[in-house]
Amino acid sequence: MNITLPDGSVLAMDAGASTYDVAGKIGPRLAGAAIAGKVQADGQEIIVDLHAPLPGDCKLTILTTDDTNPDSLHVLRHSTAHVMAEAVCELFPQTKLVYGPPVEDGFYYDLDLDRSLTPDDFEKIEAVMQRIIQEDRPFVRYELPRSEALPKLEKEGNRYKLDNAERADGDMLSFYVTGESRGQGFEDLCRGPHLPRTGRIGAFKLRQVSGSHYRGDVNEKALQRLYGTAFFKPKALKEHLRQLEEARARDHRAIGRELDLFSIDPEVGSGLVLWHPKGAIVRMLLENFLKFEMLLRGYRPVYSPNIGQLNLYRRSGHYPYYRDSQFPPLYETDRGRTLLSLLQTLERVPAHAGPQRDEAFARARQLADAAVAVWGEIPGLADAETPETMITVIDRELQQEDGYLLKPMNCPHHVHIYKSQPRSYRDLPIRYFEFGNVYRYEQSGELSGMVRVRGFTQDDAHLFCTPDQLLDEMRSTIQLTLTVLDAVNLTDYRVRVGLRDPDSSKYTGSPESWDQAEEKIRAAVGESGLNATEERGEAAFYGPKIDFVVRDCIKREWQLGTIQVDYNLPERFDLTYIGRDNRPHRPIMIHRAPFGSLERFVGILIEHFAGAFPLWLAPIQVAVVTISDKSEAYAREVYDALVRAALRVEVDVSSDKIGPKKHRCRALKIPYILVIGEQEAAEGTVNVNDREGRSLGNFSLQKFVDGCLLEIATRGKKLES
RNA sequence: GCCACCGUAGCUCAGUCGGCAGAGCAGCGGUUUUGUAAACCGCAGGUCGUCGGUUCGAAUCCGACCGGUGGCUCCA
Repeated sequence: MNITLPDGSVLAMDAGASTYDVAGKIGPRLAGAAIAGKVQADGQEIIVDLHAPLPGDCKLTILTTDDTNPDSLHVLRHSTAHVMAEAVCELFPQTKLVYGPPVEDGFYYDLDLDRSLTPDDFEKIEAVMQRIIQEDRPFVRYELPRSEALPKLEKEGNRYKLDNAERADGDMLSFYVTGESRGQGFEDLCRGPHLPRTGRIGAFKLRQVSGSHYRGDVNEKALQRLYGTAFFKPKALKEHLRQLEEARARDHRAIGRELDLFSIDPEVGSGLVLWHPKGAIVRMLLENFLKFEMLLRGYRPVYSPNIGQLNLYRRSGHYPYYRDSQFPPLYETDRGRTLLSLLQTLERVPAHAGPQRDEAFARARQLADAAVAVWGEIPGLADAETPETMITVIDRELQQEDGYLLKPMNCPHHVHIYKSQPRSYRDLPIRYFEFGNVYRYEQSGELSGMVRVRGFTQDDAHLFCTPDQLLDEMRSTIQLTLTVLDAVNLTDYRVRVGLRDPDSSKYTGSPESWDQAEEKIRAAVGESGLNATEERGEAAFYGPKIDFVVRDCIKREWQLGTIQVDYNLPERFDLTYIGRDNRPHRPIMIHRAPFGSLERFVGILIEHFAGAFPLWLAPIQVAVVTISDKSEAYAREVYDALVRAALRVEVDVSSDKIGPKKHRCRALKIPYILVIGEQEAAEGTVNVNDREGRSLGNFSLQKFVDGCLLEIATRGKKLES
């Protein structure tokens, strides 16, 4: 058979030769470093065990102990997961293994184990893992036909593995033994591939344990998910741990406190951000920047209230669709409020049968009886025998009640501004923008600093246009988003096109309008030359979207801006414009938010810059610090001059030495620190230092100010000496 | 919402077996008048998240709740 290597050369091998054989033919060093093969044949790409016979003519990439190759790491980590599983089973024999895949930067294994693992157990597990690695046991694959494998698993009494096996493809199921042969050592149902031997695991570390559920189903048994990571070379592991440390040091929650940017106070409410002056100025500057860019592009500002009629959101679909993740409605009547309490009481009734469920349901019934006694019969309530059917009844009843909802989205309000008068095709496109505050009741476990909150401000806008204008509007929206990302130096991004999942019923609107919208999105993305991937099932419920996923300077991904095409809300709200033909037509809406949310965006920027904002965004741009109070008068002169130049300045004339003063300024990430002593006063200069600790020398005051103004105006051009 | 872990001064953290609540930084008052990564002395700062229980005695043990962190699920 002919094996084509990545450089295009072709090796003739005997049938049945393995990746190892190919590597050996190329050179002994390669054979020594090889761990698996990546095979391309018949248009498919699979990774195979090092010693597995190759399928015939194919393209082969030999995977080696290369810490920069994701495929190599994938195999390594998968195997390390097996070693960890074996160690856990050895220490805790009652463990049932569930599922242990490699993930982005490590691996995990889901375990069904009654005793909860703690970080104290990690050392013990790691010690056993280390021993298994030192034993340098082979990973040996064997296969059984389903008819043999299933009874074998059944006998082992592990329902998860049995379930995995039943759902696996193919007639043959594979197992891996960590040992010489079947029956001699730990084994696990596994698709593979694996390292040739445990000794190839160079460095690993258990990182954390957390909860999970079998197949992500919260009704399934709670499992423990034990996370770890592995590398071929200890140095790579060390580097990885250093990066995690770096990420921790950049945590916006810590920096936000240190730099006094924002706080989140439980007395105010979980997930509700208090912007302190220094955080607020960053946000304001970003808002002003975007406002300017939008006004230039024909957007018009609008403002709308923070709440709206429940019926508005019933009509838009937001309320029924996202009811669970909204703050409860403010019903206007006592009846509505009581029924809401009843509904919430019912929702807290445990799903599993038992005395707790019975008791909770009995309490709910009492409340229901009281409601009926006061407000009269509720159709269907008397027949409802389970909490679930009662919820349906009350839910239906509540749909008749009027009330208000904290707005979860701005679009319905903007839609009504559009509807406030008849529109002509000549008016279009209409572009409304608003930094709108929206509220969503995120699950408590989801809240995280500024990046996942319950109240936030969207840099929202809605564009209403004709079908002819759609593509142009999308193009310019994409350009605006790129302008925004460029301005804050988030230039490493990918674009995700979220399409509907045709098998799901969660979407609103006709398949035809979806097809149209998806086609337009594809066209706009295609034209703009963006490097985009399409993902099924990632659309919003009313339309497909383009998401900008940025990578920050330590390679973490964040979803920021979004652009959504919407044929559905115009339909639901019966939006029209009068066309050239003097007949009504349906406009198309674009929802877009380049920042996404100001909270999240600023949170991410804090981490991206590690608190060291570029000059144009820095809460304090310049610090003036004196050597001694002999120079205080000149320092104040300098301060006044900088303030007159509209720079954000602080002055420190305290009696500390210059060392600690500078230290404090640097801790606050102030871009420029001006040291003022008798020499500077005599010369009329300032001694410029940056927050990295570099001294940039002495500048005339005017030259320094000009430099700053230029750097601000260009959003980043550095001061030249 | 679920699972695990955590909650001591404004911040970072110590507090052994259940036996008087601790340090550094920040703050305040003084001394020092200083030339580039933390001068010196002093003072003040606490219902140990909250509530309940066990105990002669609880920061410490137990329970509930609140909050946080990590993950699961979710993310218009």
